Amino acid sequence: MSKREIPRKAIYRLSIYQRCLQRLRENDIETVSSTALSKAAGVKPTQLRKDLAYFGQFGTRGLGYNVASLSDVITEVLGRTRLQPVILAGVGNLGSALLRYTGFQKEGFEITAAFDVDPNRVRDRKIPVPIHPESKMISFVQENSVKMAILAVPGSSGQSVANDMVEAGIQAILNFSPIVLEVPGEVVVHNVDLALELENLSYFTR
Amino acid sequence: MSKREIPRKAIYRLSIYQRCLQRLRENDIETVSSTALSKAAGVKPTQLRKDLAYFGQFGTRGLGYNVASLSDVITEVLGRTRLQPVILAGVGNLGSALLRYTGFQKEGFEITAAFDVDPNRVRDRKIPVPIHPESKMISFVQENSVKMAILAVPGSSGQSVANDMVEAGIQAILNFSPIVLEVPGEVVVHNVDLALELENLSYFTR
DNA sequence: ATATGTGAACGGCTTCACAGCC
DNA sequence: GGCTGTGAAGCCGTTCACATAT
Repeated sequence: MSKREIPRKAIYRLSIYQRCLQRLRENDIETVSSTALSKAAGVKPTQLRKDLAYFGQFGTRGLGYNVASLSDVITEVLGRTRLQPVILAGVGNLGSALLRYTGFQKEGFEITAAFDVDPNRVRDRKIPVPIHPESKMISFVQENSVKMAILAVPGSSGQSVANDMVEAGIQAILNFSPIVLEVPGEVVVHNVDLALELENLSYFTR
Repeated sequence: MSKREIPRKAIYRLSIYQRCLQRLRENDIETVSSTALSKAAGVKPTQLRKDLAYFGQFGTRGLGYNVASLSDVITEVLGRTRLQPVILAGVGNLGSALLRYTGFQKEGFEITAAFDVDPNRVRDRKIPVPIHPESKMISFVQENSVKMAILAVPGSSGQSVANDMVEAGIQAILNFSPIVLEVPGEVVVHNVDLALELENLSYFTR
């Protein structure tokens, strides 16, 4: 069963399930049914079971799922068993906030280095990560075998920085720049476009 | 043709088209074909035409679309003709960055007020928006008929703040809290879960 | 009795093919 | 010839119904 034939949305939901399972684990709950877990995750029970079925059978009929072992399975599937290093390019407003954001560490990621055209630009709060000049990015990525990157530069330089990332060997980019990135097919890009999300939401207000 | 039968994804893409059109406008380009515009937006030409077809016929066969008038049509459809006021709850790392983020103004939104449990908390840079105590949120929303809100509080207080938003009359929430919000069906929630996005991306690195 | 696993039906979005118009 | 508009076909993900296991 190849990776490519599993729906992206299913993969995304695995992360949601994972988070719910962690909360159950903290509360020392050992077993959970697809109905209960799916409700916590905001999806339908059948969908949860279908999602898990892409990877195997992990439940016990009549009983449900073992919280700990299901969590381990998902961790394994998502490839987060060992911490993935991540770099960030563009230490402006948003980039700074992302560097200080504690949610990443909590989920097992560490932003190991940041890059900016002006590493010495005045920034207010202490940022817990070294900021290097952008020209050092390619060599850093190669020397440390970094596979994931966060792109938080202005739209005007987004494509060129992304090109550098690809050249250096980055395989997945979380893109906050408000542009459509062109990258080779083997590089995965997820776009988080804040202004677009707002604009889109406004459609749903009467 | 009711709003509900138009795919959400199509609405989302309208925002992308809009942004591309603005760039064309700035460059004084008067006409654009579906092929050219769709390429800039990262979609297929047929999809662009289908998306527009939900709302009417705006092109000229053999020629293409008038950039200015198509842009106006999309603006009208998205309901962004007049500036939509937006409030933000939770002025922490991420909330502060969002308040300073210039991308929103550029797309025609203004965050008119921010709310936090501790409005006097030490924050580094000058934030260009008044920060009120969270207890004032409901009355502010009602008095100013605010319809959109950004939720950037920690997960632990996310649901209760969302409840206040709903009670006050907020119709659309852009949710940055890492939780599944429960809201009435008529309230639209879009989730932006940064840690989840990273975790999800890691699946695509070999 | 209760809950999972899954083939089949369903629904919705995307793509195709081509008719219609400039 | 070039490009839009659109019914039809295709595809993919979700939901259903129920067989299966404890």
